[in-house]
Order: sequence, then C-alpha cells, then structure tokens
Amino acid sequence: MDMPTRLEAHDCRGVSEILMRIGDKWTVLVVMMLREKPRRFNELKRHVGGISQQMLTRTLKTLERDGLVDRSVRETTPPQVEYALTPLGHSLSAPVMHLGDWAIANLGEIHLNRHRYDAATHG
Amino acid sequence: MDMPTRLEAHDCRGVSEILMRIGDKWTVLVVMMLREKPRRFNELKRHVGGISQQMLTRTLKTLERDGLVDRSVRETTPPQVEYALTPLGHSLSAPVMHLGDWAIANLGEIHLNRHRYDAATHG
DNA sequence: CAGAATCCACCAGGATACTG
DNA sequence: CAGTATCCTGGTGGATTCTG
Repeated sequence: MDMPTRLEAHDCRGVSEILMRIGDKWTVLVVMMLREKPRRFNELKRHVGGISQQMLTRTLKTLERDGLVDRSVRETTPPQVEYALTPLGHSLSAPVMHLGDWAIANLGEIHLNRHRYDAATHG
Repeated sequence: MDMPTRLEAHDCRGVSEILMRIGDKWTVLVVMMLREKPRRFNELKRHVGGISQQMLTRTLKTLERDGLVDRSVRETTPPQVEYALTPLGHSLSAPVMHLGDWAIANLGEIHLNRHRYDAATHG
C-alpha cells in the first residue's frame, strides 16, 4: 500500500524476538510506568496493580540486563533503589506507544470478533 | 517530552493485552508472511521455517478468531485453503513494522548489553 | 493438502515465607 | 524497603500419529 517492504523474511525474526521479549505479562506495563519518571521498587509494585514482587523483580532484572532500565542504589537505611529508563528504554517506548494507539482503537473490534467467532462455533 | 501522555494507566492494560496476544512465537511471522499476499497452509509452513503444523494451525485459528485473518476454502480435491489478512490485520501490520524498525536498529545493542551484563555477573 | 488428536517438556507466573 | 528462595500450576510449543 505504501513503501516497498522494508522488512525481509530474515528481519522478521528480529521483530519476533523483540515481540517475544516485551510480549510477556508485565514488561510493557513497567516500561510505561517508568516512562513518566524514575520510580522505586514498591512504588512500581503499587502502580502496576496485580504484579507479584517475584515477577516485578524478574521483570526489572531482565530489563536491566538488556540495558533498557537503569538501577541505582542508595545505601541508606532503609535502602532506596530507583529504577529509570535508559535512553534505549525510552526509544523503545515510542513504537510501543504506536502499538498502544492501535490497541486502543481496535481492541473493541477484536473482542467483538471473538464473541462472534465463539458464538458461531456450533459445538 | 512531546505531547501530553495519550496512554493512561488504564489504557496500558490494552497495550499489554495486544502485546501478549501477538507476542507469542509465531503470530507476527505469520502476519508478516500474509502481508505480501494471501497464502495457503503448506505454503505458509514452508516460508515460516521451523513452525510445526500444530502451531501453524493454532496460530491461524486464533488469528481468524480475532478477525485478523480470513480463511477461505475451495472444496476441490485436494482441498485448497487460502489465508489472507483482513483490513484489520493489515492495519495491525503497520505499528508492528514500526516496532520492527526499532528491533532492527537496536537488537544488536541489546544483545551486547546482555553479554556485558552476564560477563559482569561474577558468580 | 489441510488439518485433528494425543503426548510431553519447559517455563512464565502466582503464592508464600524468609532476609539484610 | 527491596529483595531472595521455594513450591506449584497452567499454558505454550514441539513431535508424532491419524484422517477426509
């Protein structure tokens, strides 16, 4: 419809890899939370409702490993740990927002399609 | 940094839902394949290397359920089944391409970060 | 050709208890 | 406060066999 295909079959693997990387249950939610400003552990836990501290720890650790989130510790008592998006992390949030716009626009239709499909499933 | 945040916390759930929906191992690859033109079952199986027919069946079925892919059967012998993106499916491919561009640009750095992190993990 | 059915391994993710 | 450690379950995805 527009430009010649920029993504070749080979590149699709990279797309898929990124999608699988951020396509888990919590990663995007955490990134979105950190998009506004850096936050501390329990602050994140409160704002991302429903996440267990186990999964928050895992999510933040893999984000840090990939260089998407920076972890800074203040050795006070009690300790303060602050998480912030790196420039790389911020750059990721842009295309994710695009997908977010699409999601907001089309999620309703998708759910509708599902209901129709399930209703038509005679058995 | 730019416009006021368009995505509120509530909306992030939708984003996350879509990400989880298409963030599995094969969905995006199949959508990318169908982006060029409609294809038949084994044609897809060949082009999307490494997918089992089990997973291709599942992937196509959920795509059809969500109204992202259209399935048309020609009752010949042997039967011919063609899969094509719906307009909704095509509209999804756009933001996915944006994420694809990001992936191509930054996947190298991510892998590098991982190696660095793992190397620094003294134990 | 285009699946359906079955079996199985792995891992994401939840719950809970404990620690510096 | 910011984690770690352990246990457990459901779902994803692979391999194989069978069918119209």
